[in-house]
Amino acid sequence: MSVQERKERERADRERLIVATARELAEQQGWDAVTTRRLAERIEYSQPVLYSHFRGKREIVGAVALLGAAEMATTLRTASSAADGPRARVTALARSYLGFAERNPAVYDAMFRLDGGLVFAAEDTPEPLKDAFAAMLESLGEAAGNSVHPALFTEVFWAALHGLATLTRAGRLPPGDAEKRVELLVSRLAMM
Amino acid sequence: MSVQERKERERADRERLIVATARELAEQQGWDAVTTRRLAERIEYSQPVLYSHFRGKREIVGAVALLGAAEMATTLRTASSAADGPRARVTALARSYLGFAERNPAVYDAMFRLDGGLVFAAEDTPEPLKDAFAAMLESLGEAAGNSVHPALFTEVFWAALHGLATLTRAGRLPPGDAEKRVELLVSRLAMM
DNA sequence: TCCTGGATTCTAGCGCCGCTAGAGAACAGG
DNA sequence: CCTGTTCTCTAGCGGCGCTAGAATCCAGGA
Repeated sequence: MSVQERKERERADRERLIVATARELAEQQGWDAVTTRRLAERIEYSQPVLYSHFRGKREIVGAVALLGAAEMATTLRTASSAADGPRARVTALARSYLGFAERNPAVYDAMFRLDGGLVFAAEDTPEPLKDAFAAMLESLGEAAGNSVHPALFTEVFWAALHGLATLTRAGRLPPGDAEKRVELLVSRLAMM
Repeated sequence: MSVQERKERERADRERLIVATARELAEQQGWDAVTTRRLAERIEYSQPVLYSHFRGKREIVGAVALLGAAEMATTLRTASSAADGPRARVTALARSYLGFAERNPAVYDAMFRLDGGLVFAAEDTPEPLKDAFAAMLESLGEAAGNSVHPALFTEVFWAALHGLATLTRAGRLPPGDAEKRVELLVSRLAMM
């Protein structure tokens, strides 16, 4: 049944197109501008086609989040693998995390600020999300110190980075001292 | 002109009613449920009345945020003033901050997650926001350590608390170890 | 080559949203 | 009791997420 295979392939292509277009539109004009009508127009299909791929807008956000998580994981691993020593790895991870958030604000929002209907911190958490956390843990675990569980340390470090990323971008923190804040965070939290 | 005074008083009362009702509705059913129609119905006026007090929904969110900031400032000051010594004050501040965020999620969102059209970290930042930051600085400044500016330290500590608050509530962090995370954060960040 | 039946896609529309123009009611001051 | 202003409401605009049912397409068989 080569016909059916082709149809499935085309369907998968179109699904990727939807997700990529949603991401693109969100990065260009923010998630508020990602409406089902505009999205449908951009992919040159009618609105109901979206609903044959996803249950609703929320699931599209979730799909962008999964894509972003995979991308973030490789970004973090690339950055920390280029650093020498535990301390440098922690700094590299922090910088590349914040850099990713700054360069891809819409994807970051899809992952951590919006509701994409994804399950976090549980057994049935999707693989890309688990892997992004694992990527952080790989670099941070060795800086947890003796009496602290690496996962707990990673959670706290991650939360601090997340706070810096969101507050900075929302204009809640003065934009100038970003690098100083990273240095302070790393020097105090990391034990080595 | 007693008549005019009465009218101004009644207008101010109604404005407070709008803000309180918006807050109440948001805490009960989330900000998505706070629509201008529902809000108008609850205060027993028609929709356009809202627009004679506020430019739009965003400004109503901003008003709730200001109210919440003042409340948070007194909450934080009360908690830290009951603690003995710098270290205990930092712990008390962290716990009361997270407690406030947990007890008043909608107000917290209005302050730090939603766009209420408020200016942060600038000269024309509204007084309640400045004061809430000042309340944090009062307890945290003495734990900054020698070579770190108290304001910078407060920013980083605040960002970490904000990350913990938002990630926990969004289900991004396992709910069980919240207290352990606070302890780790305080013990590593605070210098004394 | 032409049917045909199922899969696919579209048009049209539902109830809701934030917001506003203009009609109408209310009321203070003469 | 008028009257002019000030306030409030009704009604409606365009856009939202989402969906029922009509229209179209097309693979597979006659």
